[in-house]
Amino acid sequence: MKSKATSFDIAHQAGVSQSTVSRALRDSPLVNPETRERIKQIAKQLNYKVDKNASNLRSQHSDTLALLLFEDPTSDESQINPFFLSMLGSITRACKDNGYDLLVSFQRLEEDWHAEYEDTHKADGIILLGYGDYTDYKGKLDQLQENETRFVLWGASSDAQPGITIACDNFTGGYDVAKHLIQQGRKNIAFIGGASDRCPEFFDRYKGCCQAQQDAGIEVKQSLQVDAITTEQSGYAGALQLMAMQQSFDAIFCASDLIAVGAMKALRDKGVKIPEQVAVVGYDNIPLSEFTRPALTTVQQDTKLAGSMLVEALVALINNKPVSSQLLPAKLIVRQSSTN
Amino acid sequence: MKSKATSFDIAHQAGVSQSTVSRALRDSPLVNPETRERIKQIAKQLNYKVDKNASNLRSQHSDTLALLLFEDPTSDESQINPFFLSMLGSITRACKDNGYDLLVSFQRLEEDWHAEYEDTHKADGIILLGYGDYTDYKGKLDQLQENETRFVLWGASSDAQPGITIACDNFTGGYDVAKHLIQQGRKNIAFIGGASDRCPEFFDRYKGCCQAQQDAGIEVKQSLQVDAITTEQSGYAGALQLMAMQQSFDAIFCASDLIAVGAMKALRDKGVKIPEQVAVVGYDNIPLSEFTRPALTTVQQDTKLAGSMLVEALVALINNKPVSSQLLPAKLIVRQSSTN
DNA sequence: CTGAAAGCGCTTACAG
DNA sequence: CTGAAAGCGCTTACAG
Repeated sequence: MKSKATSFDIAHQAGVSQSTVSRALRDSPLVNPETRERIKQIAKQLNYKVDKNASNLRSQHSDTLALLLFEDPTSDESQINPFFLSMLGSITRACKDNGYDLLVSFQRLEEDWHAEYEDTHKADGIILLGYGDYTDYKGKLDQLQENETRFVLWGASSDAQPGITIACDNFTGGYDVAKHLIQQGRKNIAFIGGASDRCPEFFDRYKGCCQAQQDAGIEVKQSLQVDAITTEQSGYAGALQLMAMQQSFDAIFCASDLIAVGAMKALRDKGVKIPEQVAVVGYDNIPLSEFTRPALTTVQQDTKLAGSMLVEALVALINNKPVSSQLLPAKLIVRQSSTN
Repeated sequence: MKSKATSFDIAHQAGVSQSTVSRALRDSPLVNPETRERIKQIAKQLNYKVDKNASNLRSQHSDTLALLLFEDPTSDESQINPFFLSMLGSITRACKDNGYDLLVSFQRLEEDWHAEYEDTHKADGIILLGYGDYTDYKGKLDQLQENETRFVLWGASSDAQPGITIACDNFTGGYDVAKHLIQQGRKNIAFIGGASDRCPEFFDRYKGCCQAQQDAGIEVKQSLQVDAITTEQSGYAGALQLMAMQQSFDAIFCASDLIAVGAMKALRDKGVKIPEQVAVVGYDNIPLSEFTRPALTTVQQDTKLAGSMLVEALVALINNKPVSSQLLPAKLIVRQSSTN
C-alpha cells in the first residue's frame, strides 16, 4: 500500500497549520472561505480521507450504528427471515440518510453481544432486531440499560421491557385478519404461532384475532392454536398437527408468512383446497407472499418506515433528545388465499 | 454515560504498568501467566473493553471488512435480491468466524464508494457484491486496483476484470439446466435474462444453455432469448414478451429465481400449464423456489461456501498471502416445474 | 480567522 | 517478564 496522506501533508502543501486543515475539511465557519476551498482542493488531489479511527478516538463518537440480529438458535443457519432482511435493507438506507455507518452482526442468544459494540466505541448505539424467545434475552436488555448503552429495539410491544421500542401494531393487525376472515364467512379460525409472553409479537396477533372473534360473537377455540417458530418447516408441522386433531377449521391465521407458506404446503399435501376448504392468512407481506399459489393474504408492516424510525430514534437517543416508543400501523392485504 | 474504564485504571488496580495490561489482554506470551490472569480478572470486573478506535489507530488496521452491495439503479428500493441477502448472511457469519467485524453498505453505482472504506481506515478490505451493469462499474474497479485497495468480487467469471473473483460456475450451471430440459423431451428452450457482457453471470448461464443444445444436436433459436433484470416484474414482462412472439417454446430457462417466479405468474395468467405446456427453470435456489407451485427447478449456488471463500480470500489478500480467483460448482435441483 | 499544544486510549519498539 | 516513552492522526480548547 502507498502510505496515505495525512492532514499534515495537506497543511504543508497549503501553507497553513494542521488545525486549519482539520477545520476546513469539516466546514467549520471559523475558516476563511478561500483558504477552505484551497485546502479542499489539495485534499482531493492527494486523495486524502480523514482517518476515522483518529477522529473517532479524539471526538469520542464513531458515527456508526450497530445492528444486532439475533435469532432463534433452533432456526436454520443459512436462512434468514426475509422480513428481517427487508428491515436490514431499510435500516441500511436510513443510516445512510442520517449520516451513519452501519455495523451488522448476527448474534446467537448465548453470546456476549450486550456491550461489545458500544463499549468498544465501535458504534454509538445499537439496534436490536430479533426473534426467538423474549424471556431469554430480557436479562441482557437489562444489562444494556444498566451500562447506559443507547439502544432501540424492534418488535416487542411496550411491555415491562426496558428501552425504546419501535413496533408494529400487532394486536390490530391480528384483529383485522380475523375480522376479514369472519366477513368471508369463516367461523373456525385456527392460529399457527406461539402464543405466550415468550413471543409477544405473535401473542399480540393472536390476542387481536381472539378479540375480533369475540366481538363477532364467535367462541374462540383455544385448541385451534398450535405453536410454531417462524420457519416454513415449523408452519408445515403446525398445519399437520392441526389436521391431525379431531376438530374442524375453515381458516388458518399464521403468525408469519413463512409459517403460512409451510402451512399451505401441508394443506396441499393432504389434498385440502385453499381457500375453498381452508382460508390461509400470513403476516409480514414478504416478497414471496404475492407469488404463492393462491396468492397469500397477509399483513404488511411498513419496513421502510420502521427502519427509519429505528434509526432516528437511536440517533435522538445518542444526542440526548427526548424519544418515545412508537407503534406503527399494520395494513391488511387481501389476496386469493382467503377470499371466496 | 458512565465514563469507561481505560487500561490505566486496570494497571492501577493490578499494580502493573499500562503496557503490561495491554499485553496481557492480547494474550501476549511475554507476560507472566499469573499476572495475565489477574489483569483479565480485573478487566472483567470493571467491564473493560479495549477501545477499538485507539487500538486501530495505533496498530493501523481495523479488523473490519466492508461489504458493499451495489445494485441496479432501476430496481425497487425496498426489495433486495434474496440471493444477495443469503450471501449477506453467510458473509456475516464468515467474518465472525475469521475474527472480523463487518460494515455493510448499500451503494448505488453513481456514488463514490470506491475508496470510502479502506482509505478512511474503517475497513481493511472490501467485498463487492453487485448486480446490474458490469460495464458501468468497471472503471471503479480499476480505481480500487490503482489505489491498492484490497477487495474481492463476487460473481463475474474471470474476465479481463481486475481483482480476485469468487464466482459460481455459471456456464456449467446453464449447461446442466439445458441438458436436463432436453432429457425431459423439451426441444425449444427460451431464455429470460440479459445475455451480454453487461451481465456476464447471466451471459455465462445462457452460453452453457446454448452449448448443451448444440451438443444434443438442437439448433439454438436466438430469438427465444429476451432480456430481463433480476426482478419478478422483469420476469413477468419477459414471459409476456416471449408469448407475444409467434414462436413456440416448451421450456423457459430463467436467469434467476426471481425472474422465474415472475415468468410463472405470467404463464399462469395466460392459462399456460406448467410444466405440461412449458417447463420453467430458475437459478439461485432462493428459499421461495421450493414453495412455488409447482415447485421450481433451479440451480443452487452454495452461498455458505461462497461467503466464507470471499472472506477468506480477502483476509489472505490483507495478509499479503497468495490468493487466486475461484469457481464454485453449481448444483441442479430438479423439482416439479420441469418434470413430466 | 489562525496556530501551537494537548490529548483521545491504545500498541509497540526500546531498554532493562 | 516488565516499564517508561513515543506516537498512531486526528479534534479541540486556548491564546492571539
